[in-house]
Amino acid sequence: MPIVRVALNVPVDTLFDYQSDDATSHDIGQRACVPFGKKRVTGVILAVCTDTQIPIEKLKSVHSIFREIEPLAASLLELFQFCSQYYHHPLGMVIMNSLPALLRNNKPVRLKNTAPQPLMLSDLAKQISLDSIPARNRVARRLLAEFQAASVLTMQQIKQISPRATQLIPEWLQLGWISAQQTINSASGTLKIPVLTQEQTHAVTAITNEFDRFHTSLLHGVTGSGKTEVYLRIIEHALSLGQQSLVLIPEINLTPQLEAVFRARFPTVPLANLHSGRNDTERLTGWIQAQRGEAKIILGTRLAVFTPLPDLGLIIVDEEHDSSFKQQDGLRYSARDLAIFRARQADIPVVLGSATPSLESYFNALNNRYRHIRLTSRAVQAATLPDIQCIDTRIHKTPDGFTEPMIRALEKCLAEKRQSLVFINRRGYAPVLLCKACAWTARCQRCSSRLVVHLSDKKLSCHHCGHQENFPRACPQCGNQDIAPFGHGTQRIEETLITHFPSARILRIDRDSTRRKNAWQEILHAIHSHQVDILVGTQLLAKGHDFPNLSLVGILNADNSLYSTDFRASERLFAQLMQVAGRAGRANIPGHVLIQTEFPDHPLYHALQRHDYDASAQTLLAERKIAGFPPFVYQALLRAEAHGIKTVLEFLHRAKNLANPPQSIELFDPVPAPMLRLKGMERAHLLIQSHSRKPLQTFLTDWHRKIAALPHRKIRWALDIDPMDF
DNA sequence: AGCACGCCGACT
DNA sequence: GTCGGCGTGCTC
Repeated sequence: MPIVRVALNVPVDTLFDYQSDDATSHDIGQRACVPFGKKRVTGVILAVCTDTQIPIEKLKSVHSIFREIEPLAASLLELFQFCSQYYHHPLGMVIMNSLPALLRNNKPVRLKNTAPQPLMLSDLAKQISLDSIPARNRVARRLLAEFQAASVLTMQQIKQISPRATQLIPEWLQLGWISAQQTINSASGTLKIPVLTQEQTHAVTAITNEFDRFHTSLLHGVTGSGKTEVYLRIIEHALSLGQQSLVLIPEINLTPQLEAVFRARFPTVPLANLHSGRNDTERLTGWIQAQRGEAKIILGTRLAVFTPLPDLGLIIVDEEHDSSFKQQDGLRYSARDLAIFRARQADIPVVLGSATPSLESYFNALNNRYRHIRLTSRAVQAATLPDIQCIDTRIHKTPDGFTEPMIRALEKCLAEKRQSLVFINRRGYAPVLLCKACAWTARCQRCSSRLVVHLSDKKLSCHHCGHQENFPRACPQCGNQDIAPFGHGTQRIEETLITHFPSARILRIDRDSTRRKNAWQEILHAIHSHQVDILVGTQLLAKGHDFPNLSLVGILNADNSLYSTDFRASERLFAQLMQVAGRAGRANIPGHVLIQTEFPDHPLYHALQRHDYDASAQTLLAERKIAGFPPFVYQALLRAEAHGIKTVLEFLHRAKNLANPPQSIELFDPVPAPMLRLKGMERAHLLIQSHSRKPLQTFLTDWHRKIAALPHRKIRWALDIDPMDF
């Protein structure tokens, strides 16, 4: 009787063997429902064999093997294997957490026969008069009208016209009115396809010339240089070869925008959108369309890197510097790095796109490990890079968060009827609630953080754990009534702007104002239809959005990250400021950027003023080299947390003593995390560094096993490979 | 992760 | 004498 080896979603890095009467090697990669302890669970078959290490009497039998979808391909299983080993996470958990929820439960999937392809109206049906359809057949009339207007509709769009419209589809297909035939570039004449700049042309050919082998390109293009157009052209190339393109994007509300761009350009090409905000059925449908090779463009956030893609021809990682590509709990993987692994595995090109590449990628490009493809000029001819100036806050006072020159500039912009943007990376009303008598500040019970004042809902709120409480009537420490908000957040800045410019239309954009469903869409619509004069917002505004009428960007207190303990803080600050600055002057309006700072002579601001990413990156790289930080070393972090810091540090010391690292590996002493308490837990970590990846990996595998054998009562711990924050 | 087993304190 | 606390260990 065959034995199957199954990966289950349990936190032990073991496979479990079961007897099966009918399993064959074709079932490798298939899901199996098996008895496990008292329960029944579903896992994935990784091997079918005839022998086992387990005493035969302990073996249970497989309950059922689900064969209604194709098994996971060997190459995908290899990706999971690598991921499990590299990130030191149990294989079964890696696999099961990557699958859509509906493939994780003990039920077979019900396959709906949804046509994944958008449907195209035939030339014949374009001529049909609406009047030829009986007036009482309203659904059919509307559907035809919509088809004649758009010429291509997706099933989703059809469903939106009327749920009953879908029933007409088989009949119309039969009649030849519509077809599921796909052409690559049916951009029906109505869409204006831009002419490529010389740089864009070079970028496209550099990637498409060697499309049949692995290479990593860093597409390094200033904001507005037309990276998206390059993506479209290389995707078009993949489509012409019948291949799938995987496009990974950060976890922001950018998906609908990009999806719209792709759909407009390739209206008949089946596209699967796998971003996080989708329900289980949508996720599963997209996943299956990808697995069957039906979906040709797969757009998604980091989890989409695990999608089965039989005809993968191209991977794009957009905004590759974005930290949301690194998962911060559980399996701490970097989707960007796994994307490169997948591209190597499939022997295809991978493109990392950014205006402000991560230092790691930039370094690899400098060393010719990646191709460095630059787009240095803006694609819209008239658009020039904005003029950036600093306002010295040691000279100009900021009584309400604004300096005099900043207010003047906003005034001028308002008078010229142009949009401006005020950037302050701090949401809420004020970051601190302070007692003026004894200097008490409101602090979170569960975190080492201050509570942020949210005046709108009259609450103090912790931005780390979400805890909320009411304002105290008086200082809990000294009883003084004189407690007041201190410092500025987006809400307070909005309030100040309203008093300065009572007639201006002001819109605040932060996580609080965009939480509501559809809020983003409404906001973007308001901005584009010029219903807003001044935008106030956090980094949400910095990312990727096009604000064509924007001419002034004001940046308030960016200084806090300049001298941070986190060695990546200045890299992030520079990227962020460069991104926000890039929002200004995107169309034919010249842009200005004003930065309020106490350190106008800081090299970071100087580089920013010259739009000189390279200068900034070179400086940062030089600093990293001297300090011995990435990308000059590889790091891992042993993280641990428990209720008391003493327990955690004791545990980490014991872990350290277990290790006997080779010369090439450096183990530091355990230290408390910069943010000691988080969500009621006290945290500490231990840093491991090496100049070479291989021995580090070997050491960590062995060490991980030893730590796991340690008694770790009440301690949660994990290895974080290539950690991004400390 | 769940879930059982098991060994010690406070209750009918 | 038993109910229940959560520390330890196993699940093919």
